[in-house]
Amino acid sequence: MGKDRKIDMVILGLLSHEDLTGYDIKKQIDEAIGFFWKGSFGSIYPALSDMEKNGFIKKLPDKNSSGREKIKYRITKQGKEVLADWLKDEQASNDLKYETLLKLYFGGAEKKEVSIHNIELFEKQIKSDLQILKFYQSNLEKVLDNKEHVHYYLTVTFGIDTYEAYLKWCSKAKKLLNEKC
Amino acid sequence: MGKDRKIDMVILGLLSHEDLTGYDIKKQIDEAIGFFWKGSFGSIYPALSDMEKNGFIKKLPDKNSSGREKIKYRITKQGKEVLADWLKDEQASNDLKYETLLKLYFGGAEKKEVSIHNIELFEKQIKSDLQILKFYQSNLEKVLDNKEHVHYYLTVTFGIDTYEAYLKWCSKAKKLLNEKC
DNA sequence: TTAGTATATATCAAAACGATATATCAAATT
DNA sequence: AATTTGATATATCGTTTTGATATATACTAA
Repeated sequence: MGKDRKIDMVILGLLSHEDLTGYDIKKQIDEAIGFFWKGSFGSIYPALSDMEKNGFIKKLPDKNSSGREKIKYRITKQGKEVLADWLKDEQASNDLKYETLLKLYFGGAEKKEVSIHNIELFEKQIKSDLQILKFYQSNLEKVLDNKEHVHYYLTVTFGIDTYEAYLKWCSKAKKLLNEKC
Repeated sequence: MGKDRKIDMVILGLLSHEDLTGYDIKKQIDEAIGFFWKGSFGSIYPALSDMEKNGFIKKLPDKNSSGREKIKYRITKQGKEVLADWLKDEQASNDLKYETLLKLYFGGAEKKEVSIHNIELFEKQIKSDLQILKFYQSNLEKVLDNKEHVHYYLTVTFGIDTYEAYLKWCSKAKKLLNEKC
């Protein structure tokens, strides 16, 4: 029955613990799960509209009586079932698209400085993102008695562990390029 | 000028050291760069057709006189310029979509066994992929005098380093779920 | 021989991206 | 007081990409 659109699961997941507008959803995707997931307005708004028709979520009457339009959504019982089914489904696709690695893979014909520079740009970005992740981690460490927080904490440590591995690799990679090329 | 389609760069990169058919390109994407990039036939064939019209690649006359259709492509001088421009362009987007982490992030409402099982499925896949990467690494280690092989080697070590970090995280994550949930 | 797998091209609906348009609101600047 | 900037908020559109399917030949192993 379910069309298995990934953005639907992201939205249902976020709505499962808080009522949110489309804009809120975009912010949470960028901030809370941005280091392992991406989502754009162009997929969020159509998904909200479709899921509302399917009864997985419902619109909440706007209390901001002002002319300003603002639509908060709440997950329904049916929506919670869809989310639970997806969580229990063994299927999971983990897709990465690393343009930095693509450029490195194809960079053998260029001067080594080009590849080294591309690695340094990557390194800079990762260092900056790592700071944010460590900040999240320090906040979550204090509230590990809460089950949901344990789950958030685990995704953050995934980010930190992999980003630290990236940084070590960046040093090794630059060194090897300088030695061998 | 250039529409900056990522699949175009992948194809040009692969064609820059070998003439290939669309099918060959798909195989190389899956095998050589599959651990950090994905690409489907549905994007490859249209891209080949467009780039041939734009003069970035050209069709090679089929020598397999049989009725069987088979089109090999070769990169042109113009295509090499497009590839070089992209390599020197600082812009690079590194996008990941980890459904496993998504399920973990939203898994706080389910029983811990669901999350642990999802981690174990991920762990199994990573262990299997890691074997393949280590095989690639051992082959590339012997030919590091070649500049292009150094570049291939670096992407493979990236995969190995990050996959090993993933595995360490899997153990930690399962342990924490058992302790705290 | 025949079933299954690999090779090979191509297309299509659906999903997602990325950019843009529109508009309100709050805060900072002039 | 007026203006500009940046954040909030919804929505749409062309393009890209996915994932599935269709079609057909070649090779290989039971």
